[in-house]
Amino acid sequence: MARILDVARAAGVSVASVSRVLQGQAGVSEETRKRVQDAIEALDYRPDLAARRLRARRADTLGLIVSDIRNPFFTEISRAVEDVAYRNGLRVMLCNADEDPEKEAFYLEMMRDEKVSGVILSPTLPLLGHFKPADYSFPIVLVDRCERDTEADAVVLDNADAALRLSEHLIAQGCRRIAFLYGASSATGRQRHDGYLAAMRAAGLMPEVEPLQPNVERARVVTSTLLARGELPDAIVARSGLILLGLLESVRAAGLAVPGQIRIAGFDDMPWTRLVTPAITVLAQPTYEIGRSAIELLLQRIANPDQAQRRVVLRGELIARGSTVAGEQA
Amino acid sequence: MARILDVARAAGVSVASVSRVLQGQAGVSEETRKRVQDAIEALDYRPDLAARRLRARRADTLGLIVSDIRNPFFTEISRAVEDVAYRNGLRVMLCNADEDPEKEAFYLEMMRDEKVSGVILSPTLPLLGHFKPADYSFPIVLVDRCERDTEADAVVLDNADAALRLSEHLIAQGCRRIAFLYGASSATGRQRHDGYLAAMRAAGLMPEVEPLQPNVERARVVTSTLLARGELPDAIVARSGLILLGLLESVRAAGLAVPGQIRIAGFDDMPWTRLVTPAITVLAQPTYEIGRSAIELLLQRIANPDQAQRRVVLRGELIARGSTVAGEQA
DNA sequence: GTGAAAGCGCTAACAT
DNA sequence: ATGTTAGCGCTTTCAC
Repeated sequence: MARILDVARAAGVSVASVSRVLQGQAGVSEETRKRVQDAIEALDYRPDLAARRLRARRADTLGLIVSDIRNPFFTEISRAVEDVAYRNGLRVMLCNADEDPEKEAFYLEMMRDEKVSGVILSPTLPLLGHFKPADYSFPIVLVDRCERDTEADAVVLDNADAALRLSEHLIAQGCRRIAFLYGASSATGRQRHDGYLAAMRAAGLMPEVEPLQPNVERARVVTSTLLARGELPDAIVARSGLILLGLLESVRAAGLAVPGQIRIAGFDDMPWTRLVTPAITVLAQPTYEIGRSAIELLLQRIANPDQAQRRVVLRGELIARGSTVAGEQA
Repeated sequence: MARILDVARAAGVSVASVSRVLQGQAGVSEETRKRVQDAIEALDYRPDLAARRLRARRADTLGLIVSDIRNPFFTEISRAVEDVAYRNGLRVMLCNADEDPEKEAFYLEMMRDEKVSGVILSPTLPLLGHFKPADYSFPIVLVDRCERDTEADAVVLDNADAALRLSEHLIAQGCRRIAFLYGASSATGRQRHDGYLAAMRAAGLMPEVEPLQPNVERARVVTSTLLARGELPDAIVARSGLILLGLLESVRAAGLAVPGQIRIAGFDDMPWTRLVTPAITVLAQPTYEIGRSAIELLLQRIANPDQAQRRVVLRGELIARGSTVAGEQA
């Protein structure tokens, strides 16, 4: 591989001039610039990123640590982040923590070692519990998960409000016994749980909650157990798209009619929720915008490390469909 | 940040000894090793990756360039790759080329600049057309897309066979007019197209193909046009999960009964294909295994650059469901 | 078993 | 406008 010295020699100038041309700096004659550019072309020269980083002490790279890459919610966020990063000429390292605090810690250390300019993170609950931006050598923006009192930049859905509205919708449809399936292992799950509780209490109804690990398999098992346990609830709400999937699979397996025998609703407007019969009522999240806001927040924070803490709270959209509305057919 | 020199001073040894301990090399007394390790601990020292890479001239990092991160097929592959890489202590840079040759070229250059140890790539058609591993400074393993005569390590489905079996299934169900929706912009699409043609010819039937861009929106548009064009075909086959989604959406919008008025089938056993009514017949790909094979191939190639070219061809599984079988209900 | 020192490729301060 | 050179943090001869 050609080095900067080779280019300098080929162009008959010093390495300093080459470096200046590379950085697009002023103070180089048009003549020299041309010669250097020709030499770069001729030698197919590319700057060594490792050397550049060693010198500059930063990597011009962003980190993105998602909790589950198989969840379309996070892939959509990834795409948004990547779009904006690409347009800004930034690299992004996408990592999948798989809801595992150990993997998460590993990747955060890796980010430090890589000297990334900043990180977007959807933290596991244990980490969020004691999360402090000051513990890290790089700026961090939280996405999807954040406690009210977490002192960090963050982009989140108004989870309590979203769950409240979804629950109220069910109550308005005449449901009394409404079960709520939520991942106790994430802040988001708990906040949605709180919104659900608020709606139930306001209506004078008894909450019925089922905590679980936030993946399809667990959702299936927990739902099956619930359905087998005597009297059916009027409705079941899933606090994420993945859980909703498991929920529906179990309801189907049990041969129950929706919305006749039981009503169903959940979070995340995944494409298939419109295709099943009946279509599923969901609380849609503005996923792409969550990702876009997150990277914009991060870039601002990087440009201005001392700016005040920011939180972007996005509102979800209730999409009522046949799975909760008696008369309606999808 | 503590440097290796700080550690050396704190331990009262030279940087060379610290480096030896870091590499786990022999030739260091137990005494010294202990002192160094304590100093590392005390200073919370972490080696600078940029410096290490500059010296070592390699990054111990793998690249993964997928064509569409929103396609669950690729996220599942990503997860497999990441799993294996994590267990081997390797970093992986995941990039989304978004079916765009320009982005793809950008990321391939980036991989070169990063001096990655190797790359897993699902190439766009233009790139695949003239793809030569020798053009790159790092080993490459192709996934999902590869021509018969491409001279590169690759892991692919037996696409022609898969499409053939899927088509034969439809023919066996009595379908005569079978339309095939395929992405002309990928080798995989064309190979599946070939399998479909073979089945149709063998049965003496007229092929009807609809080339399109491989995304949900285009699939929807193309299907709607097709459905509006006079006489309905007996069946429509989608060559990927994403296209299948768009196809079903359009069939629903047109208010057609499946399998009564039209039959439907596609590739990729996505969770929702089991949940819609009727359930959809699919040709399932072993996604996780595709990813795992790819990284294993890559690691072998890195360990042994001169080994013979390898190709792993995986067989898909036909899962017949209600969308193609008259009597059956999902 | 241990240490001194060269040098990976680059940028930037300083000199001309 | 251009060149010289120190040094970023690390690994690795080579000498002891």
